[in-house]
Amino acid sequence: MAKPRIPTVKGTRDFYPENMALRRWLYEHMRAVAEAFGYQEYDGPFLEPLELYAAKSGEELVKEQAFVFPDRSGDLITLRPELTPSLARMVAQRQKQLPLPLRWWSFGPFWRYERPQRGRGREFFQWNVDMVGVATPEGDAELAAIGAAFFRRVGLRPEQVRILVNNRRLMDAQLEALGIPPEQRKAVFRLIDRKDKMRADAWEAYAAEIGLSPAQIQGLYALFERHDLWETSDELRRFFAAADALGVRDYIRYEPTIIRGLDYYTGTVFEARDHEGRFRAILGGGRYDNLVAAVGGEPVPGVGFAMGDMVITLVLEAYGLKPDLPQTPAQVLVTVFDADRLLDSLRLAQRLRAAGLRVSTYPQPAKLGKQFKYANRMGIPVVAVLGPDELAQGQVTLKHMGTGQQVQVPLDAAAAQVRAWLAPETPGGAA
RNA sequence: GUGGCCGUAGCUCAAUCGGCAGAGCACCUGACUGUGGAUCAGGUGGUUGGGGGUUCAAGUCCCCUCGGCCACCCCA
Repeated sequence: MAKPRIPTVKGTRDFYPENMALRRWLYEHMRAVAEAFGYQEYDGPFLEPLELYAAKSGEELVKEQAFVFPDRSGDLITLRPELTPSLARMVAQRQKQLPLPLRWWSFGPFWRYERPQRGRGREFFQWNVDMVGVATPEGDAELAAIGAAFFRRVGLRPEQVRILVNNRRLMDAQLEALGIPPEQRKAVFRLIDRKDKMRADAWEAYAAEIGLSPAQIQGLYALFERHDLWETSDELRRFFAAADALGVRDYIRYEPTIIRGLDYYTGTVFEARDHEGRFRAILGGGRYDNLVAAVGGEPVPGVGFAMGDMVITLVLEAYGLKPDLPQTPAQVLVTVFDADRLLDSLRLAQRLRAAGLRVSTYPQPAKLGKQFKYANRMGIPVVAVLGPDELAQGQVTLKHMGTGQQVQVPLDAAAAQVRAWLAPETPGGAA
């Protein structure tokens, strides 16, 4: 039985119907939230020239984390590892004609050549939401509010997930005050980013290694305790006031150690974490004010975030919020009594479909028990039986699998009966 | 790319010192010739991830490889 199988490519996933249902569920919530804020759906190519990323992204990304291959002419093609460069190009190409600010969102596959682990694969789906053409803290807050609105919509409460916020300009000023020169800041940002990922002694050794004095290290520690630091930043005060007005203040917290790894963030940065810190970042984003310029356009400010499908799924699972989705769209299974009555069953199924129901038939004659069992396994709520007795009277027997209730009705009353049974749970069943 | 842990039936796992590969669940059949879930009985199912080595004998020990998980790295 166990034939030699061709395995999936490392780090990729098969989407069986139940997985596909969840992916679609995520997509529908993302769409609903993005559209509630007036964002338009868009997408870029999955294949891009290597140069698109070489132009702006870090060396590491392109050289070690992207799937790159030559096409038949020898040009180097990349499976997109992120969407932002494509967005930047799309904006730059139509910079003069696009109405700013533009608000765009997307959900699609991305690839990174990484070592797969829990919550991280080589092929994953990512929700991207960006606002381009606005450089205000209120714009930043809108993006954070979209993330928060998604959490609220799927049932994640502020005690469970938080969006942690900081601001790079604020941190820059603080580092300045500690006497850390500009050329050292990038390394120090990196150091701060690793604060919670390293043991204290290793972290301090690393800090000393990049040239920080003991006094400066103590200064950083003091900084990390300053959860009120945002009050000294005009940008963040406006950010939090806007978050308050948008009704998501409870999801958002100032966190001085949030800095984000990416070099191109220029102002506010944020990421969402589960409260217990069991999982990696659920979403991450921030303000990038020079992005479009890097692919040849005039500088346009932007702010956005991305959320991968894998971590959010783990988080939903952990909090018991992963939905139980119907296994099958079918509302009715029409059984096949025997070979002579097969066509009668097909006719009934078609009649029910014409009445707007979603109907599948058992594909061949079989013992009724087996067919009922199939309906049970597939989660089909209503079973129709069309045997000699029913056919002789122009009727059909309907059974509701949930309650066990069973009635015999005229053929032309069947659809109404099914609808009456299903009405409370699927009001939109009709076409 | 570096280091560590782990791969046994469809799933979850067991198998003593290296000594006949097992259980539960699932699946199929029957008890039940027009009705699912429950119960009972029986049955199918394995190159122990793959390859090589040591040995009279390997799920077990050694090497390689593939995959999963964890920590680095990174997280666009």
